[in-house]
Amino acid sequence: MEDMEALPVRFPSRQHNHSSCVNKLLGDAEEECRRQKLRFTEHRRNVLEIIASSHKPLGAYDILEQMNFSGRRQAPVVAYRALDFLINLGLVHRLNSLNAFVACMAVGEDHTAQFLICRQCKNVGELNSNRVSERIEKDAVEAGFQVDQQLVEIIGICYECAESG
Amino acid sequence: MEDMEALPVRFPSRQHNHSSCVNKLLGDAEEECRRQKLRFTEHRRNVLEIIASSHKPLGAYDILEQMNFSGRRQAPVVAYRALDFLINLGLVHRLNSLNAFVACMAVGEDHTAQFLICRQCKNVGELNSNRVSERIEKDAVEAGFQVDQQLVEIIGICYECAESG
DNA sequence: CTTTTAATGTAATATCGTAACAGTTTAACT
DNA sequence: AGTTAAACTGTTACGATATTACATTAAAAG
Repeated sequence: MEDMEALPVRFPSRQHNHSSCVNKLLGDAEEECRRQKLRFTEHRRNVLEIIASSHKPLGAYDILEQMNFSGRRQAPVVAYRALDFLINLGLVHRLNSLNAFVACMAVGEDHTAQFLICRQCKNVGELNSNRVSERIEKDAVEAGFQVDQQLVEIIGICYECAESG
Repeated sequence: MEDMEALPVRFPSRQHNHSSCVNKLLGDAEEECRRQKLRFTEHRRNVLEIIASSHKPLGAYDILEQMNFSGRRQAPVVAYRALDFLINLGLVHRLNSLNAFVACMAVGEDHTAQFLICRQCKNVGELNSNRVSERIEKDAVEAGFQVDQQLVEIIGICYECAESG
């Protein structure tokens, strides 16, 4: 019997409110760092803010350009270090097909994620389908493979772009 | 009702015969190029041979090092051009999480592919599960997304590595 | 208050990939 | 065959992405 519950999906609509996204994510980050006794430093906050302010994936060097920590241009490694931290915390995802980064849209939900990448508007959504992740897990195991990590990136056209031609 | 046919999967066993892989793939390439009236040039043959001789993913510059076309070291663009050609023909796949390339193991079968990447032995297998690709397609569509392309990379431990500890 | 762990600053460099353009080969068509 | 158009090659230069190494500073733990 098929699972009929609603499929969790987040795709940013054109007129959604960015600043509430950013605030939610920063709050989640602070809380998560307190819980795990990790330091939410200026660089990390700065990078998270930058990423959360865009639903379009940003490259590391795009982020770097926007980092205004001390008025000076930072070295690449500064951005990469913050990104590593945020990715380990599950606050940011890396899109391998784009060498780019997006904020997580389902923080703290113990989610699996598949990314929906619109090749027209460049927005990225997050499909959190356990059916997909379980199907992959089952078939890999059946094939004799023990799964540690799944990377699923789906390229196509989002609903709003399809509608507007 | 669940689909019970055998799940197509190719994972290179430790003692399999590479040279027959290579010959099969070169033959497929020649045939495919004849059919589509495309040119199977020296560079393209050379790159395909190099990739097919390894089940470990190779970076573009690894391939470049092995290209001995005229005794001289080739420019990167030469490798990338051949790779683009082979990828478009479906003879080679790109692994986005590794920036690397592997030979296709299911040429001419009109297959979907999910890649099984062993993080111990670094071999890469190909899972051709229509159940996975259909599940992704269905759930994406249900989420209002029109799918053009799927990238699925599964990182873990292969059967042989799991057995040998 | 000292030890040790984590984070930062900085420079250099490694790795991956593409643009641009001139020259050559191949295929297609008189 | 000779001409044209398309595809492929050679070459240089450059752009984009990411990491190593090491000295310094800040924070937490004892």
